[in-house]
Amino acid sequence: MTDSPKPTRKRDGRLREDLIDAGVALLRDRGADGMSLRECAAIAGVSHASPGYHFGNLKGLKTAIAARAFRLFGDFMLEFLAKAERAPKAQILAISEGYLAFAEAHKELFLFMFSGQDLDQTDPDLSAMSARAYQILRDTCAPFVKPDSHPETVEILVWSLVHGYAQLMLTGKIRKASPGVKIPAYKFLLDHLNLSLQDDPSSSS
Amino acid sequence: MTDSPKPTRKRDGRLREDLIDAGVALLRDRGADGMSLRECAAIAGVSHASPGYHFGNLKGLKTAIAARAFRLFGDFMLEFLAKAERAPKAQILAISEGYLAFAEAHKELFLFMFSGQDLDQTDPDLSAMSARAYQILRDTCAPFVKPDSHPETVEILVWSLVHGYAQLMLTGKIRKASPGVKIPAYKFLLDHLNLSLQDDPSSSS
DNA sequence: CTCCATAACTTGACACTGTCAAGATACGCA
DNA sequence: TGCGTATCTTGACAGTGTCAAGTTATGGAG
Repeated sequence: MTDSPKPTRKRDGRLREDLIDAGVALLRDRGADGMSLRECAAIAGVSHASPGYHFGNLKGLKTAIAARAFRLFGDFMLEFLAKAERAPKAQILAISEGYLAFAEAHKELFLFMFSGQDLDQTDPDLSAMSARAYQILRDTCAPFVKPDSHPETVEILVWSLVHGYAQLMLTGKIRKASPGVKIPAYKFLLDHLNLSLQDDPSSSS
Repeated sequence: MTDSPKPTRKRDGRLREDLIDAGVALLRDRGADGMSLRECAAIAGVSHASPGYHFGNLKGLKTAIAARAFRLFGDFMLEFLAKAERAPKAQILAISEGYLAFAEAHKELFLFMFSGQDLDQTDPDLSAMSARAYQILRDTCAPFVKPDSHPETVEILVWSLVHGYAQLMLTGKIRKASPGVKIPAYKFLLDHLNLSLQDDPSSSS
């Protein structure tokens, strides 16, 4: 009998995930400031101090939410990578599309991740998922890194463009001046980058 | 008819600015979540409900802080523009340097502005300062807009790169993989953009 | 000069929050 | 069976945003 009229201990390890679900739901429809430990507890149907037991404090809950967000974020990029052609430029486009698809499908999570929230950066879950996402970018950019330069060069170039594009799209800072104009596709912008393969002689800079 | 029928008190209109100062100070050394109306009141030496009178609510105070941040932000870009040469590419580099200088000198304000905070977008101060900053970008990008394309193309390209670069620099997401490596100068990245003047024949897409 | 309307600020209250301490409960295991 | 421990609850406290009502001083009308 898992359920009993006196609900104690019934959830085992499931409650932690339920609380994160509740936090994500609150984040979605009330914003990061509308998220509270007590309301997460209420949604999950437990007492007000239960989240504190599992996550330590509010920072812990936010960190857990961010960790889940980074996992999903990486999943999006890997999914688009798998469906794309193996050509290096196609792969760059693929992670970018995964990046933008995630930002559009999970706007609140995306903004939350990169909004300088007060998170516990020492949390193993968060740092693992964050490093995993960055590694996807690094691997995809590798073919474009020239032997005499640092990998960061290409990585910053690609990541900055797609991240800035996503951020400005979501916060609407771009459309303001002329609301009717369509945002040009990201691919169009990507074509303006001087990316060249490591052994491609067309690079002249 | 001295000024207007409004200012009438011992602190005159000065308290409002003092409260914004207090909010900025709290933002600087405790983060956006550590900012509270009551503590701003305490710093300014007034009662706990006084900020509510001037700003309506916490959202109002945050909006006022963001408006001041956008004004300072625009000032930085204009200052760098004035010191630079008039050549279009030099001007692009100038606003980028102003952008990055602001982000570095006022890290908390920069992150606060672009962190999807719950602000009152209908506030005339905020929207005016925000539009002013965007107009600086638009004007500087204008020489690179081809007659058959939308201005947004170039604007997104430049803004995304510099914004993404600044954001990733400040949140430290870039250095993680190799802490010892120096971040390449932004100018180096800018050189990888295929920017060409409207009448420049070297544009081949 | 008096008087007073009103802007600027204070006082007080309420519901809500995070966080901690201490208690209760049930499961795993001996 | 009985106990230890992880899990969850209860209760309390300080701090918060926000509203209503009270207070004060200032500029202007008479």
